[in-house]
Amino acid sequence: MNAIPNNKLQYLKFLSELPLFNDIQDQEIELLLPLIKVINYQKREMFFINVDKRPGLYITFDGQFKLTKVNERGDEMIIRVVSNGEVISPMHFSQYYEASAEFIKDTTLFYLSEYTVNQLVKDNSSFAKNIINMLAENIQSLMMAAEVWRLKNTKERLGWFLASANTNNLGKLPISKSLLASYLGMTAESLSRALKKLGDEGIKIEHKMIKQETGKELCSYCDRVIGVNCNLFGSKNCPLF
Amino acid sequence: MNAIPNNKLQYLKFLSELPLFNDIQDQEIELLLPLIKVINYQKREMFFINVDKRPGLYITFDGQFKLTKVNERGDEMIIRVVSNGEVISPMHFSQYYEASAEFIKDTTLFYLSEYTVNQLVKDNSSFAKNIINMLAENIQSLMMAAEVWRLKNTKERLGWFLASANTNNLGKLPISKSLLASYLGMTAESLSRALKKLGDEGIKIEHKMIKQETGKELCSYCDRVIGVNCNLFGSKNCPLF
DNA sequence: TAAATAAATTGATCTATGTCAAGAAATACA
DNA sequence: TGTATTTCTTGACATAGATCAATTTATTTA
Repeated sequence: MNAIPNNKLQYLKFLSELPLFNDIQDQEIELLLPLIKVINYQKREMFFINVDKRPGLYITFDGQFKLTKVNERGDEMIIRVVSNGEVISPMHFSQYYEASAEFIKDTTLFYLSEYTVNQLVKDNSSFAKNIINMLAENIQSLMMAAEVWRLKNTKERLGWFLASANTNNLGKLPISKSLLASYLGMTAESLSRALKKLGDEGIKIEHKMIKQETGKELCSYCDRVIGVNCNLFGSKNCPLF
Repeated sequence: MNAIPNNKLQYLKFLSELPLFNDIQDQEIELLLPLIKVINYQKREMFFINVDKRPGLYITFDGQFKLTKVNERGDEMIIRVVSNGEVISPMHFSQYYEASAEFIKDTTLFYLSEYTVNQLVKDNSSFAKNIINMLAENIQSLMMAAEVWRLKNTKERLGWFLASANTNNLGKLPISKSLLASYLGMTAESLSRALKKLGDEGIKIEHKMIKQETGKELCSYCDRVIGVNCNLFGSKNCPLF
């Protein structure tokens, strides 16, 4: 848990390619480096986010973790799975909101204090814009998640996720099935059954890779928000148009 | 649908008291007035938010509407109920996200174009900060909503909402029961049954007012996020501490 | 590479909440 | 002020998905 040491160049390159530092000069990022703390976590480790804990902004340099809420009964809800290059900013949560982060892989986080972030927002309108975009994306994905949970049944939820992972993650399932089940708000058993139904439609998962018989079966589970990165998007072969 | 006319003073006062214009001089707001469009909608009217529609920012001067998503089967999900003084900014949604607004009361909205908002963010760091706060609050309430939908049963969901309305809206139910049911992701029948169970615990709704037998029954459905405005919050009588 | 551990599947059963239908209460309207 | 319309409540029943238990398959670890 110490300030950035000598891997300077590597870190600089990583940061400069993040959407969070869009339109921000390398020199400026370099000035920031001494203010960034590097924190390492091991798989299965967890920490609580609450009033007392550092309420700043975390950038995932490497690894993966899940942000969760647990109720009195012990039921767990996954709010978000955060991977390489993604940002989470507890400083923008309510002061009294409690959540926990559990690490799925060994993970390295960069930490920026609330004060640092606020100064940047104040002094640099590009950074302010980037923060706004980051929050807007959060809102978008929370709205999508709400929709998926509320309006889709288990098969549709899984199909939707696979359609999204297929275009945005090159057909590779980014998380395990049981974590996915939990993320989609169903049990592992239900996911298994949903997957069998999708199998009948020509959609399969083999060795963590998503396979389609003709390559278009997942289109019926796609929507315009998750589909923007699909190479069919907007073309005459895209059923969404 | 025309630029702000002569009710200048009234509008100015309204705007200057909004969190969105925190730390912004009245003079500056005044310069903004000509850029604001006033739009009136009638109860039951609706409009779709999508790529083609004005993707700016709306301020609710007066009235109430619900932001909803509908799936192919016609099931409706209420994303948010927006009331007096509240802001919604479709410009921060994904370009392809489709939602609809349906007006619950006759409503007057102020509209700021995306360009105007972006200029303000660029030129005025206080405004940028206010936009960030607004988005952060959105994220917070979406996370809370997800939690309520996913981890609470019908009785707990209703109890949670009543606890919140009780402290934040002075015990007055801000919406009808059937709209509330829909907002809480349950049917009107389920809400009715949940309310009966709460009745056994001393929690009732009479003439749209929330009543508790001893005045503390709802505490067991409260949490620290919705409870911040409660006058017991943090005191020795507050069960959350 | 085998043993140990964890993850995924399958079947049987349970349950919370949805659906449908009828009636009561509240609200709007004339 | 009474009638019409909408909203709310109640009961009977249906169902998606949860839970529980037993294997099977995959992944670690020694």
